Amino acid sequence: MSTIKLPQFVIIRNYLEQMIAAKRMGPNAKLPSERVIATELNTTRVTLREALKQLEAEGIIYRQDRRGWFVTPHRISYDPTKQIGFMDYVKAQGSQPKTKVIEIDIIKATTELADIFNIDEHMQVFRLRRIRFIDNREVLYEQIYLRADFFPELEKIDFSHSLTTALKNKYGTRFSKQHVVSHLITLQNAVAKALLVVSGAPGLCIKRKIYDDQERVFEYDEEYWRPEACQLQMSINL
Amino acid sequence: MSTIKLPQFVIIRNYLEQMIAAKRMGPNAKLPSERVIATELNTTRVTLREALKQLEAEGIIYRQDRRGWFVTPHRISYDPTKQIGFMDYVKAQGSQPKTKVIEIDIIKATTELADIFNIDEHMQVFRLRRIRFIDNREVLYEQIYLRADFFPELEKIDFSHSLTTALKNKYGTRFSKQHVVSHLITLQNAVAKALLVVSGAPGLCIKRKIYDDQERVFEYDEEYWRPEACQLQMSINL
DNA sequence: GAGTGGTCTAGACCACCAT
DNA sequence: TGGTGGTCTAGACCACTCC
Repeated sequence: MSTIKLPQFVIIRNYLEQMIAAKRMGPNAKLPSERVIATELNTTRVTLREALKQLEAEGIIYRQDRRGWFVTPHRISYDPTKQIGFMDYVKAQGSQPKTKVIEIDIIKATTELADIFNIDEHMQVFRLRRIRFIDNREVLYEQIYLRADFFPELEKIDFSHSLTTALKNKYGTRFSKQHVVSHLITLQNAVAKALLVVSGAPGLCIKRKIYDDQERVFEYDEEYWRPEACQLQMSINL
Repeated sequence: MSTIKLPQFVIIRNYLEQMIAAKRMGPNAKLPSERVIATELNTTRVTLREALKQLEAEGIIYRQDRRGWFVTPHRISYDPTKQIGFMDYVKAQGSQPKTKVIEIDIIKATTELADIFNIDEHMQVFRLRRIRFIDNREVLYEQIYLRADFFPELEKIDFSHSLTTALKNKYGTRFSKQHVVSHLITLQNAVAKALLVVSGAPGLCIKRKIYDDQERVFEYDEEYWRPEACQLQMSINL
């Protein structure tokens, strides 16, 4: 009984949403090709894509670059206040986590890193890049920096498992505090490629500085999430 | 020296970014009309809008529905772990906060609200809706629910100021814990209209449950942010 | 009332994915 | 190699803002 005239792409959006429900398309099910849907709904691809992008922004469907559109599975809750690693909290929420190490190397601190770690620019920093999967879907690209002078022979660790546990057990590192920043960005280049999204797609960036008991930053992380894959959640004592 | 062929809208995006910098367009400066830019850059409006949406997704520019495109001011940092109100943290970051009360009423608890407050469905809940401004720009729409039975004569409070302070002083409420969830959504209908965005534009949703010292939820907030206006930030003791 | 942004059409070409 | 998604053109109409 609404008297407001809806734009066509909104009507199509609503139709697609119902279609997904009606056909009982499960998590990660692939939608028909754009041309097929557009013909079926008697519209053009441009308009259809407007509707698809709408559903994407809402996190109802997601895209894989040049592969098509898929139904989004439930979001994983991520609690930055907890000392629990990716592998554990994904499992705890009934999904299968997986980690793929992309690159391990030691670099000279950039100006930015030197500033973060409060070290000189020529000093060495350990860098780890990996992709994290949930139920075999790439959802998170992370870049971890560690002060190389704090962790000798770090490269011998198995980085496809929990880094936190490894640091505590092998080096006796004491985690005292972390500083977290989170905001919206766009996923670009290597990150976009790793997550199978179009370069420029929206993403969630979470940056963390972790301090030891002497107030020194020993670890700095940059996490890039597919935005529909997670939500932040935390409990705070006031 | 890049051999990768960039899509035209990315080239235009880059050009616009430089233009904004070169013309020294300050915060909230308005870009020329789409037709003017499109003609100038010898492209079509569709392609130009692709570039504009890209810059929008990156938070470099923002949009006001049917008014045009503007340069985004710096982001406000928002720390959900701190008991500091909007008015204070905005001021502390060198900007001018403002609050506009949209609606104050008492409603019967919906199923969802009854569940959150752990009360019966017929019970009354106080509802407050307001828009928050930063430097005279509407950036946040919030919906606050309070248990009506906890706060008699609540309607006499001045809601354009800090609610937290009012609750503590007038009712002696003890804040013990809060539970925060944050994820990406799209802004719709009344919320979109209030924030001057197109219905369906991306937004950040932050939901908070606040507990008293008897583990009862007495306040529940839903905050809808223009995504380019803020970033989450917090320090956590491990 | 002029000009704006929001929406839409009916095509097209290309690079890439799946087969 | 055929079909797909990503990009792009050159128009158009409408509702709304701004003057």
